[in-house]
Amino acid sequence: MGVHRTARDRMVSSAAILFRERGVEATSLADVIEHAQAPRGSIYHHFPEGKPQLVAEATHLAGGLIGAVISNGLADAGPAATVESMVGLFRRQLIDTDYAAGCPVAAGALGGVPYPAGRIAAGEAFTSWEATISASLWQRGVSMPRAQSLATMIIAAVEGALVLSIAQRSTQALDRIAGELVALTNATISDATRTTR
Amino acid sequence: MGVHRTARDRMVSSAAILFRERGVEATSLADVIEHAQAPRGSIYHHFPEGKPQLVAEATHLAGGLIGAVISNGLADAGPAATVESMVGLFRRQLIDTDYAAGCPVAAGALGGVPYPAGRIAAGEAFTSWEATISASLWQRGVSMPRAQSLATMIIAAVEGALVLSIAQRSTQALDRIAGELVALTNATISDATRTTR
Amino acid sequence: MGVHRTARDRMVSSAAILFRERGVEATSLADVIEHAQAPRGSIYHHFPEGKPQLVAEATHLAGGLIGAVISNGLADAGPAATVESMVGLFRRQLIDTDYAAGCPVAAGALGGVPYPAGRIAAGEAFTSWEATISASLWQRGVSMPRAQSLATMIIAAVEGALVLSIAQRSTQALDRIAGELVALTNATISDATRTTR
Amino acid sequence: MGVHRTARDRMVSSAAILFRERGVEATSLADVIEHAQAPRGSIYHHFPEGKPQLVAEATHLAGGLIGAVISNGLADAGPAATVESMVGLFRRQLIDTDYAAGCPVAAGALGGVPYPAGRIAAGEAFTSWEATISASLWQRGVSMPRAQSLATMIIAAVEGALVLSIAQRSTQALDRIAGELVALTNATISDATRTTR
DNA sequence: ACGTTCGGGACCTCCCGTTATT
DNA sequence: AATAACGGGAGGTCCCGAACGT
Repeated sequence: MGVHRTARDRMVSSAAILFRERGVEATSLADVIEHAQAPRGSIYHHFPEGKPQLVAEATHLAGGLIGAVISNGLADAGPAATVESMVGLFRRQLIDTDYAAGCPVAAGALGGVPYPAGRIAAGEAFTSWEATISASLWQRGVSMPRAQSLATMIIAAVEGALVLSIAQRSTQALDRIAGELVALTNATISDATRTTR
Repeated sequence: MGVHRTARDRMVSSAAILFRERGVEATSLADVIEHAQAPRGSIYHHFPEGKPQLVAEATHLAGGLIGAVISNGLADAGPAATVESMVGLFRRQLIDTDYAAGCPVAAGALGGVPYPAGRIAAGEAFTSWEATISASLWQRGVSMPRAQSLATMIIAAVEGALVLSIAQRSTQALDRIAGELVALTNATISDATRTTR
Repeated sequence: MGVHRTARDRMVSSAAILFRERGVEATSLADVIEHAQAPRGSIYHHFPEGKPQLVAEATHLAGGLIGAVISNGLADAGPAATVESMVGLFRRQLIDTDYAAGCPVAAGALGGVPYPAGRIAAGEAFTSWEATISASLWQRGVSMPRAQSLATMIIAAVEGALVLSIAQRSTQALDRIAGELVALTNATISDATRTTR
Repeated sequence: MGVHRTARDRMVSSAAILFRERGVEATSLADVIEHAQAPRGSIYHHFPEGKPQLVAEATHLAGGLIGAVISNGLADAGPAATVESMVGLFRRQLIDTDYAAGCPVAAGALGGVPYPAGRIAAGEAFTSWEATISASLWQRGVSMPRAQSLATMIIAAVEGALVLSIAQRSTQALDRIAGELVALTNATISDATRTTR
């Protein structure tokens, strides 16, 4: 971690950054090399399966990083605050990149036929996030089916709002769904608490 | 309309179909030509600005078609049924294409730097859908701010669920958010009605 | 002539203008059409042999126009003044086009294999200019061999200086050879006059 | 040097050869590749800026080679003989290529808007030749202004005569300006010598 | 005489993966 | 572990000429 990361690690990180801004297809290995300040000659030493492997690893890395944000948010401040944490993360990225950066995991999911491993890694990340969030909701008294449904809703709404925000060059969509999700989450939890009692 | 459409129209339709399955970058003009059974030499004649123009027009077309589904659904059966109508549309597309086809408008939004007109067309489509849905909710007694917020939520959740469904090769996400959205929409309307009364 | 020229004539003129600035290969028929404000559909009505015919006619036209400048100059003011007249013509074109416009006849000559008629038209123009100038020199007492040699020298130096001026983005070369040619021409004539007497 | 030159060097040489025969625009990179027997995939590796870079380097190379002929001629046999040396060089090229090959540096100068680096390289070559020739003339007693003017005259006349020779499919123009230039050069030198004494 | 569309091809750019070579 | 070069391919652009209709 930090400054002294290996060239391989820098390439995976750079790939994730570029994928979320341009998409997988529009990002060339040369772009990644340049962004990572990595040597050209050892791409296929580090990634024997080439670009598909890089896509998979970058998607997996991004899935883990965002998953950590979710886990930490849930542990520290509960589901509603976690929604605001996720939205805040993507909100900042949007503004910092002039509405170019979406979700790197979604980018991995949309790479299409040449990159099945990227799609799988994205699916695993989404499933993992869902499981984490639904577990937290369940711990707060929400029934498992409702918890799973709401967890999916949260992730889907955030991912979709990112697309809308990019298209509209505005964080309005992200802000609106944040409000909706927070209200919905709080209502579901308090409703569950009331019912259980 | 129908079989005797012009080559130009067929190209725009084919582009939208291919974009939603592969994304803009992964779809070549040759792919579009072949799918549309259109002549090679007329691309530049019909689309002087090249692929960017085709992306913009395909996105605009798709935005209008889906917008029509929304409008018709709202006029015929109300907001909750419209959500199910949208979800059913994308659900069928997912299954018919073995979980390849996402939303063509989202594809236009994610084309990136080379296709700003596609992004703009996508933004306009999303904004138009939002306006249509929020107007319908408002007519049913929902306050304008709440209506707008819920409309954005509906669109974002559907768009995001499409990404999740593709990644997970399952309609589960789409089905879950459908249930959530229908419940949320009905609750919001009935709540508004009760309040107004 | 003037404003009400036919579309065909405008195309030939536009071709000559564009050829001298960009060369034959770099000028497309679409460029000519646009510059001439001519209709697209009748190119092959007016020029059945296509671009080669247009190149030949444009070169022939330009050869005649410049030939007229030479003839008039010789008739009105003699060989040395004609040199200055030619140089002045090209000098102004260079400055007006920011050192882009060379000699349209040279452009026709350098069109290469696909445009043999252009090369022939250029050769005829150069031969015609040589004949005109050498005749004028001979009338002033210069022997025919010397007159022909000097005439060729004048044309070659002007054509070559145009290339140098374009490359160096400066009229210096053109100005220098003007001085040299005027001195050489005057010396040759006065020498011939002295000798003859 | 010789047979074992690198593929990159062969490409630059081939480009110069083809440019002087067909012009820059009419020479495709495929033509250069084929003529140089060079690998297709390395173009972008060797010339990151693409064809413009190749044009610039080919023009620079040709400018240096011809400049060496001039330098050697001046050192070995004086200005008048150098003129005959230059003319002999181009004369042979004309005949060997059936009046197709002009000056590669002129070709670089006439590449037009897409190849500004070629134009610049051509300008530098011409300027260098002028400086070399004028220095030699000055060493033989010719005043600097006259030396510069005559040097420009020599280069311009040779370049222009090449255009005429190609157009007329005859070395006549080249032969005539050779005679004129030799006489003019010798007269200028002997005149300067007489004056100085 | 002219607008529109077709039909095929060529060009430059650029990319991915491999292969000596060190 | 990294460099430089290779090797083939594809993509978007753009052009010329022809074929329709009017």
